[in-house]
Amino acid sequence: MLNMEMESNFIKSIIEEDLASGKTTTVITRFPPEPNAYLHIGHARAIITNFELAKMFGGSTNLRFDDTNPVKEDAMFVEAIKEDIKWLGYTPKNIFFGSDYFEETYKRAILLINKGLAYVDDSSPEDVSRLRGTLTESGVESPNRKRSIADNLQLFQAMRDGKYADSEKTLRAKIDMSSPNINMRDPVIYRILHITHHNTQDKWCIYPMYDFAHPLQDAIEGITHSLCSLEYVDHRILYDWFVEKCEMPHVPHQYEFGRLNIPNTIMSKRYLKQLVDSGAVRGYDDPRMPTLAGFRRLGYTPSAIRNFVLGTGLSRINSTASIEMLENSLRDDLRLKVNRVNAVIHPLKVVIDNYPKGQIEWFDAPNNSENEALGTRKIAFGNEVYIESEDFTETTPEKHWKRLAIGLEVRLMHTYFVKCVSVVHNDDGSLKEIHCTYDPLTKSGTGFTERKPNGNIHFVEASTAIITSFNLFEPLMVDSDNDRPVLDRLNPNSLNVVKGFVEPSVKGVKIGTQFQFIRTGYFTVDYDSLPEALVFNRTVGLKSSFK
RNA sequence: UGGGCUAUGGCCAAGUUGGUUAAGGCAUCGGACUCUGACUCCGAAACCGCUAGUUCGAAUCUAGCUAGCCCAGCCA
Repeated sequence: MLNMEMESNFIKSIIEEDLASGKTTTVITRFPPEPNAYLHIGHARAIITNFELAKMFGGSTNLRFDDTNPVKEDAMFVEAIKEDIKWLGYTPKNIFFGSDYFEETYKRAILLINKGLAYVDDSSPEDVSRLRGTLTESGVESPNRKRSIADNLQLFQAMRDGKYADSEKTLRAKIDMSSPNINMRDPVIYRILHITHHNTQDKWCIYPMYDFAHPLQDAIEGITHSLCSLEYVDHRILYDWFVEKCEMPHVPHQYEFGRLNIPNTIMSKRYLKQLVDSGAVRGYDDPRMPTLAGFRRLGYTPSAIRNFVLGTGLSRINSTASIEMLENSLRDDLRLKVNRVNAVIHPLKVVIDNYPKGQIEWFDAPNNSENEALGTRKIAFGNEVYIESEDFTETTPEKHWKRLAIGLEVRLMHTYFVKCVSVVHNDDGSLKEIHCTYDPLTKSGTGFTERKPNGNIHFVEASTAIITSFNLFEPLMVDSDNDRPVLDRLNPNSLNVVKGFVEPSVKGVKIGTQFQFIRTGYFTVDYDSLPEALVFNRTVGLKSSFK
């Protein structure tokens, strides 16, 4: 599963045809995030698709920060994005910025003016909007549309020279105000923004719009297949128009695919920011966040995410893949890789009456019963142990109950059979502890087969156990009703911190280390964990057919 | 009569020069196995949006229809 490959999909087919027909000889893709937010699981599809496709055909992929709007962008996001991509396991051939091409873009705009295909417009934003028309009515041409080339040249230079205030003028492409495709109704291609850019500082006060800049950037970099999401389908004709009219020597082509969503998961930058700013979560890397940083902290691995994305395929449909698919991908990835140890999340004390008080017996246990290479470790057994409280029931169990109850006998994994003989309650009636007897003949490894236990449960010996915190998560949001404010949809139980025990073998684990806690799930050591105060995040539970 | 995109089991998704029983994964339900009710292994489900055509034969071709999504930022 580690080397899952990209399945057949329409873009792969297009590339194969392009290569076969000689339309292109190489495959160069790019991932072009705007540095204004953290990357989330939805971006993973774009990243993985671009890199995998190029790699598959011996090509390369650039990381290009699409930073043409300085009001929203910040250098701190540049670093976070680089880190996420690196974490996913991809290395861009080049790292570029849209702002690297401002000079070139400017020259192409002048070329457009010289060809009579762009003009400086004095219309206010309101006028531009009003004259654009509606979905069913065509637009009206701006009075400035017939300005002379000389005037346009002079005015555009003045715009660049800072002679005008924001919004006083724009440069527009002269295309077709009556086009049914609103993107073609003389789109603004340059606007004035007197604001410091994270890269170019105050060198520029005019900035190209996405529709103009993007195709040029792709052409400059020699991108062969420019992949984007479905909402840009209507922009493709504009994309092609700019590449042609700007006389770009290389002609890139745009292809669109659907976004990948997960039910009940917020992917909007704005909402993600709200969650962080409101303090609903601890930050962009909160384990409950759908950001790559959040998934990383939760304990997701790059290959789990990669296999999930590849497993969902690719199509021209905005799809919503179930969270189970992602979870399965993680379990699948970790199954043979990590140690399986004992941890008790909700402890119930068990006293073994016929075992010598204070005596500790050590047993060898495999670190991973399906992967011998991971070796063995010692686990302790003694007079007092903890078991999961849900592994014991006071009420008469049904026939399929495979755990402990009064009168029933189970195996404490890797040690002895233990039989419950009595229970002790607290004053308030709650369960305090249970008493059992063990049978020395049933010692693990002796080949005892006289009788079968009523199940095998995990446990931790009390005197050697390490007390630890477990972060148990539930979905951050309670529903997907996008009409309700995000903060009203928060799940009050999204984080549940409980204290329990882990076996002594995990002593000294480093942050990020992953385990399967037998019968409870996959856990990862949280960033907040300290040697003397371990904190584990439950990355994902184990599947269970127990009803 | 604005334009564009899409429609395959609960969720993804192969399959489109028309041709035996429409891949696969996730989920679900049975069963086997098990010193994790895990894993593994068996077994189970499709009016291919609808309707009507073309054809010996259609998820694949034609026509009409329906539903969903996107577009009127000097955002990307």
